[in-house]
Amino acid sequence: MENIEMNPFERYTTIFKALSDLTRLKIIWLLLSIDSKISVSEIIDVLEESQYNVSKHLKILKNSNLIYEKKDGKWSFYYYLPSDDLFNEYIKQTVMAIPKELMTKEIIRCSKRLSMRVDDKCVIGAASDVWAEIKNK
Amino acid sequence: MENIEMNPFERYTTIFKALSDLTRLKIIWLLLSIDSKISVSEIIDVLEESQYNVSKHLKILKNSNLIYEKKDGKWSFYYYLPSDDLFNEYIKQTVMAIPKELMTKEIIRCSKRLSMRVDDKCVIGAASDVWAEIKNK
DNA sequence: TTTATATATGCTAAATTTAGCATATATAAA
DNA sequence: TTTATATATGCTAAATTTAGCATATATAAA
Repeated sequence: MENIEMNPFERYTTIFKALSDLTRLKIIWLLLSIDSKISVSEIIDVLEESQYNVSKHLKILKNSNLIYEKKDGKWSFYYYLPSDDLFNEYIKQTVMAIPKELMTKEIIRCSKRLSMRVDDKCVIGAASDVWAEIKNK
Repeated sequence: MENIEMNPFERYTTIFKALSDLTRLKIIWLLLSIDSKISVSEIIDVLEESQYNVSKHLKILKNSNLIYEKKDGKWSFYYYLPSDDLFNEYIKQTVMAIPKELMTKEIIRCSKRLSMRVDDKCVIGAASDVWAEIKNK
């Protein structure tokens, strides 16, 4: 359904378009930086974006084939997977060339948020107020 | 005027957005592939796009700071210039990873069109019908 | 000077994208 | 089974992008 691409160039413009939005670029940057899968709730808390926005942008990124999704019960985890495609690897390299300093706040929040996992599993949803207590400490 | 960027991330999203259009991606691919400046007329003939479209897309690419413009009389030449910025260089590498096969037609047309220069200067405009005679030979 | 030519740009309508809301869906917990 | 929770998605209005047209601008040629 999602692979009715008329023009072979579309694969490339679709990827560039996926990266042309601030929220999506931050999401991709995060996924490339951490070494694990991350849940929608965690992304919401790290980026301080609304649930609908995060879900929708994740879908666009997924449709560009840059990231993958894995469901686990009621949770959805998203992650980057190294590709044997040269273009995709260069895209990764390019995104990672964005200075880390621009993501300082998000990096801190992310490590805080991921440290709240129990047995390496996300257990706190975005609706929970446990995070609200802790995030600014 | 063009540098009132609020968010430092905008520089990156602007570049990705510039590359998210088929015509612009082809233009950039061309500029990266050839080693010389190329006139608007030549781009029009190589890509078979309308003059307004080419001019407008060139402006968007120029505003993303990926390419430069140099006027010479009534002609405008556009070109890529290697940058000491890592991100821009990775962008170049990424765009060049797009398979040459997708640009076969354009490559042939481009070399034909550039060979019509006299003393290395573009002398034939897009309105001229000299090119129309030759392009399909 | 007038005319031809190369390029840029203002305007418009159609298409696309976006954020935000409300609500649907799916699963786990009670 | 009912309820709570995590995530996805349909709908809408506002914003943005796009192609296409017409026209403006700038320069060279006549």
